[in-house]
Parts: sequence; C-alpha cells; structure tokens
Amino acid sequence: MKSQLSAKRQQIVDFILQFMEERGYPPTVRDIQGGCGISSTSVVDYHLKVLEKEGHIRRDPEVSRGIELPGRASASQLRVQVPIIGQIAAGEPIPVPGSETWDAAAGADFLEVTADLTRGRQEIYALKVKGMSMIDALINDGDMVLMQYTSTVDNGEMAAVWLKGEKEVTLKKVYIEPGRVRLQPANSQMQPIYADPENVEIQGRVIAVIRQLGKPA
Amino acid sequence: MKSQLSAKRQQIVDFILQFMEERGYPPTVRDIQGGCGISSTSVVDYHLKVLEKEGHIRRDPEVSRGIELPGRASASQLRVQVPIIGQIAAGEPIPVPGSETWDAAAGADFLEVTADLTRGRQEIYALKVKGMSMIDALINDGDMVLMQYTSTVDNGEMAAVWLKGEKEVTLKKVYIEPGRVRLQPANSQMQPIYADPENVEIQGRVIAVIRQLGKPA
DNA sequence: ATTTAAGTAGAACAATTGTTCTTCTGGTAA
DNA sequence: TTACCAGAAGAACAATTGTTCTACTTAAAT
Repeated sequence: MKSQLSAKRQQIVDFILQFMEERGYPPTVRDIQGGCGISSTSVVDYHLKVLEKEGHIRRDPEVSRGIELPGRASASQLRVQVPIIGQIAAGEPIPVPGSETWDAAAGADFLEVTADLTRGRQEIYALKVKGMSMIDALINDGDMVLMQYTSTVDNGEMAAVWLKGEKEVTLKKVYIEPGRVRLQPANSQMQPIYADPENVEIQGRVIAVIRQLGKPA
Repeated sequence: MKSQLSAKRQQIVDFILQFMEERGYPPTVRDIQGGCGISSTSVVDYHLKVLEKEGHIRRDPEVSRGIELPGRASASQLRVQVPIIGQIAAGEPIPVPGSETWDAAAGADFLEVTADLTRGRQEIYALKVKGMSMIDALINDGDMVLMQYTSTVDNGEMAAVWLKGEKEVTLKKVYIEPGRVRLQPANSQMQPIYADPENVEIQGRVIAVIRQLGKPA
C-alpha cells in the first residue's frame, strides 16, 4: 500500500537512508530538518507521521532517533562476519580454524554475508580460491568459498577433501560406498573418481560459493 | 590495540550489538543500564569511555544514541535488497526490469546481500539459474546470478548475451573484435565462440554469482 | 595500615530531541 | 466568495538522554 512519494517526502527518506549509511544510526527530527532545508521541526514531524501511516518508515514514539527503514537495516535480517582465514589451492591442505585463527581481533579480513547464506550454522569460515584446480567443481580462481568446519559429511554433500597420497585438496561431492569413497565433481558432465577411504580426509563442508565479477575495485 | 574485555564491558558490547540488531538503532545510556543490570548511568558512561579509549566502540559526544560499532553496522557495510525478478535459462530471454518489475512492493522475492557485493551499483537484480546450460560459465543449476541492467559492456566483462538467431541466452565474457564478437566461456579451458554483431544482444552485466549448497532448508 | 586504582552508586544538571499548539499560505472544489 | 486541505512556520513544552559531580566499595599494591 505504498503510494508514490511527494518530492519532499522522497527527499526525507533519501536523507534518512544516507544519514544512516554515513553515521550508523538514524537522524533526529532536527537532523532531517537541517539536511532537507526545512524550517521547522513540526514540518518534519508532519511528514514523518504521513510516511509512517503510509508504511514507508517505522517510528518508535518518544524515542530519539527511533526511525527504522523497513526492509533496509531493520531487525532479524542479520549479518554474519565470516573470517577469511586463508586460501584454498590444489597443492596445500586448507587451513583449519584453530583457537588462534578463531580470534576475530587478529585483524583478519572478514567476509560479511547475510544470515540466510549461513542458515544459522556455526563455525563458518571463508577461503579464497587460488588457481584453476577447482574448475570441475564449478569454482573459479578468485571465488570465495564458505566452509563449515566438520570432519564428517552426509552422502552427497560438497566437501573439501584432502587426498593424503596425492597431497592435494579438492572440492567434491562425497559418497561413501562399500570399500571406497566416490568423489563426484559438481559438474555432472564429468566423471567421478574413486578413492580409498584411508586416503581421504574431510576438511570441511562447503556451504556456499560467492563469485564477484568485474574490476576488483 | 584492543585489549581483552572485562566481563562487564563484554556484556555491554554484546548488549549494544543485540540492541542494534533488534531495533535498528543504537541504545541510550539508560537502555544499556537496564539491559546490563547496572544501577547508574554514570557507570555506563564510565565503561563506555573506557571502551572508546580502547577502540572497541566509537561515540559521537552529545549525540543521543551516538554509538557505533566499528566494523559492524557502521557505514558502507549495508545490506541491499536485490529483487529476484525471474530466472535465466538457455531457451528464453532473461526478463528485463521494467517499471512494473521495478516496483519493489510487488511482493517479489528478495535476495539480501551486503553492499560490498554490488559495490554501490544501481539497477541490480537477481536471476535464478534453471538448468545446466551455463555450466561452461561455471554456473550451475540453482545458482543465483546478480545482474546489472545495461545494454553495453566493456571488453572482457561477463554478460548475459541473447543470441537472436539461436534464440538462446548465454553467459559469456564479451570481446568486441573487428567484424565479430568473441564470446569466451568463463572456463578458460574451453574454446570461445564467435558471433555476428547483429546476432548478439547484451541483456545485462553479471555482477556476482552466489551458490548455496546443502539441503535447501 | 595506607595508598592506589578500578569499579559502583545516586543525584542533579544541561543538552538534545520528540511532540504539540496555533497561525499562516497556497491551491482547489463547491 | 466560502470552505477545505495539504503543507509550512514558529514557538513552547515535555520527555528523553548525555554528562558531571561526589561519595562509596573492593581489591591489589606499597
């Protein structure tokens, strides 16, 4: 039921948005007054009341800066800070999060994702893919892989597998079969490989893959 | 220079975090007082001053709720609601955002991503990939593709290309060459294809690819 | 025991900020 | 004209909220 906004009210909404982006908290009535060139706080209040009635904003009465932009920075839609604890490449085992690596304050880089990506799972970390060795898992050089620490996976789950003999880590769908482990590339047009259970070590479950394109800033 | 936090101060930081997640704006001194079971506002102020000196929080003096969590909900790390306006498959042109499709209130699904993915770009929308036809672009069935509306791309950018003759849409890196257009799969192990410039129509630029694995809830 | 420092309490003050009231303007419809 | 209404303006009020002051406690150090 959101109607078209008048110029003034659109300006107010834009200002609130920009203010929150810059400062991290909502503006006061008087901030809006100054920022939008309005000469009275009552005018701001008037517009805010209309905006709230129309559902464009939500206000906590009597609360300073009690403005929320529904669908924007509102509640429940949480972000998760995922530490980027290293990179993943064919020739080296992936770094496993230890107590030191877990220490967030270590100035590590973070990948910030929304909670619907992690689905509330814990012990999530991220790795940057180096090289083209994961191409048959549909993962390119430079992709970010969200991992969950685990040493066991269900059948068919995509996991980071360390092949002891080959000294190689690879991302494959894992199927436990009698006497062997079937490692199936994500690209179903490719053939699976089979490995001795003694030779494989699960290093983590793949939660998501994020690929950013375009000039890296 | 962040030192280990005392129990009380850790509790305060946690409370601020939780408050901001729930309400969308920072708490007042008295909110913290009540939420942490502290009996005086001066104690809260005392701890906040220490926390600021140690760099765990930032405060705007004289500003109500002027608390920022560096690296958390501070600027730039905003979320963006990207409308999922359809799907992309080999045999059909991708839906191009029109004025109706742009109307966010239309109850469409949204993909919520952090702003570092879109890098501030406008006119972003998302498509869900149907089928395996994009496999040579390292894109699997079920992946989400973030697109930016555009009809022209720079050389080497990944774009959604509509091949008029073949009546097919495909995701390729586009290179304009004399008299022809080279369409290069993202998988560099594969061969490019060449097309008549008259036959290609750029339908959008690929900003990012997001793949979620595991049982879909 | 004395000192020092960190932390706690309570109260009061001052600034910020939300709200309301009245009045005024400009446009539009009856 | 009159009536009506969205919008604007200014002022005043009331609530919220940041800040400061002094006093008290506790624990560790001297």
